[in-house]
Amino acid sequence: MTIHDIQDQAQVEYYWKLHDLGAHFPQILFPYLTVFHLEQGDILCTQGDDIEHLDILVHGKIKIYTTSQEGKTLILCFKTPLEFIGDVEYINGNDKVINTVEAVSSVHFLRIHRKWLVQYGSDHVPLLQFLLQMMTRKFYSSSNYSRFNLMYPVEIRLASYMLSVACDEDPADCYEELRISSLVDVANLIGTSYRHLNRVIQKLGSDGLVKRTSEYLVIQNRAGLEALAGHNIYE
Amino acid sequence: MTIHDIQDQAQVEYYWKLHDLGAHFPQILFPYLTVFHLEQGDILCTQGDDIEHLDILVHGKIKIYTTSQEGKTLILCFKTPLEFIGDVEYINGNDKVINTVEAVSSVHFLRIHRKWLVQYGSDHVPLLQFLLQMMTRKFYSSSNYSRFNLMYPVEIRLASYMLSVACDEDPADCYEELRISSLVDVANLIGTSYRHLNRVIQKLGSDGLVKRTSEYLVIQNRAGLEALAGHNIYE
DNA sequence: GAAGGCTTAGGACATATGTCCTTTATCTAT
DNA sequence: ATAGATAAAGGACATATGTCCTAAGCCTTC
Repeated sequence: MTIHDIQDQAQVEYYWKLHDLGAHFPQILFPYLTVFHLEQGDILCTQGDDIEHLDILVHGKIKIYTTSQEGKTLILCFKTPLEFIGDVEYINGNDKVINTVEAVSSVHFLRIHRKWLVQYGSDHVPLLQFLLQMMTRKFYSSSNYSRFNLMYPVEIRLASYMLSVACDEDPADCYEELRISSLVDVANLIGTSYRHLNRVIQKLGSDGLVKRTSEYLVIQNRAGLEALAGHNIYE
Repeated sequence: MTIHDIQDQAQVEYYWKLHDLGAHFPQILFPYLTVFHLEQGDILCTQGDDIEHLDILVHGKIKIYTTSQEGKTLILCFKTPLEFIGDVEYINGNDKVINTVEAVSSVHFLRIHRKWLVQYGSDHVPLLQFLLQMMTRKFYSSSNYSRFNLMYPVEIRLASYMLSVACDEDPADCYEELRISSLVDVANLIGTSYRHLNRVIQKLGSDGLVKRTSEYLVIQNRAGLEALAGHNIYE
């Protein structure tokens, strides 16, 4: 068990109350929670890593993606609080991470070691119900995502992606495309080639929806993009 | 509550024991279970239907698909026992069926009304744990399915589909393609156009993997198809 | 068994996307 | 600032898939 300082303790409590975790977790687990932060672009865990805790996203936005044998990368989803990371592995009794998780903004997590969950949580009805609800939601969105991806072309997926990474509140976050270091990554993330991404960007550019500067890809016409994306799969 | 006859009672008990349901469900729910059968091609429920029970697939194989606004149909998965139908809706508190469920072979279900689940099951730890495990499995396969569909062409999806509908044991079941009344349906089901399906069938035919007769599409070289499909998404 | 009608297969072309390679822009060290 | 090195953008072509329409097959009904 990690001994954490007063400031951390206060943050744990802040988030515990903010998300009403006391309604779902047994109170006895509270002291075993720690808090940690990631900055935009940081990796929480990588496919294949060993995992032995459950992380709870309590602030910020993350994206989850998978990489194939051939090296292709595919976005699975974006998540905002409240969300669990490692719950699938925990429930399946698997100690390897299935997908890679990366911070899209500055994020905060609460973390708890599996052994405490096993010891104090596996018979706890509210927690089981909560996990079940969260998992059901995950399944439901994964299912929607499948449908969207299989039925719509890259142009629409890109529009959706751009809306996802660009936070409404902070205009600075609109310059997301730089954060992932290069457009090659963006292409992989929405499941297409870099070449094709360029074509689609040109198309969106000539339609006045986005603008490409030397450093950034910027949303020019959010309403237009939203109309194009229709339902936004990535959140 | 349905009063069911002795024969049904015996079947419920048979499946209850076969799948060790007593380990997961509270014993008190046993009398509220009924059994029912569907034949190949029968529809269990259609997207948008009202639902107020949980069905448990205890024998046979089903497929689950969704239909878009534009009328396109998309297979989501095939399922074999043990599997729940209506659990997502039950947990989300939604009374409309999300997807359509159709029997691929002769199938048997156990059925229980939600109200008994709520009354006797919502605090039952083994049942909650079981639902959680099943839901996690669902999420996991849905996730795999997304990946597969986004990364592989129709040819491979078709190979996978044919292997899924053709049951190994009974050669008669290999003539699945007729069951769904026309190839148009098959095309919709794997998320492509009828035209393209024809092309791919021709390709598989000239490769000696399948044979098209006037009435059926028959697997000619199962090993070859399996090699092509690689990992079979549809189950 | 022939005319009309319906269904299914396939041709022709368009569009979406991928691959490879060349050109262009950018960067770094000197 | 300049040469070489590196990365990004775009051209050319190939492949996968969709749309539309025609042709071929097969039912009826008389």
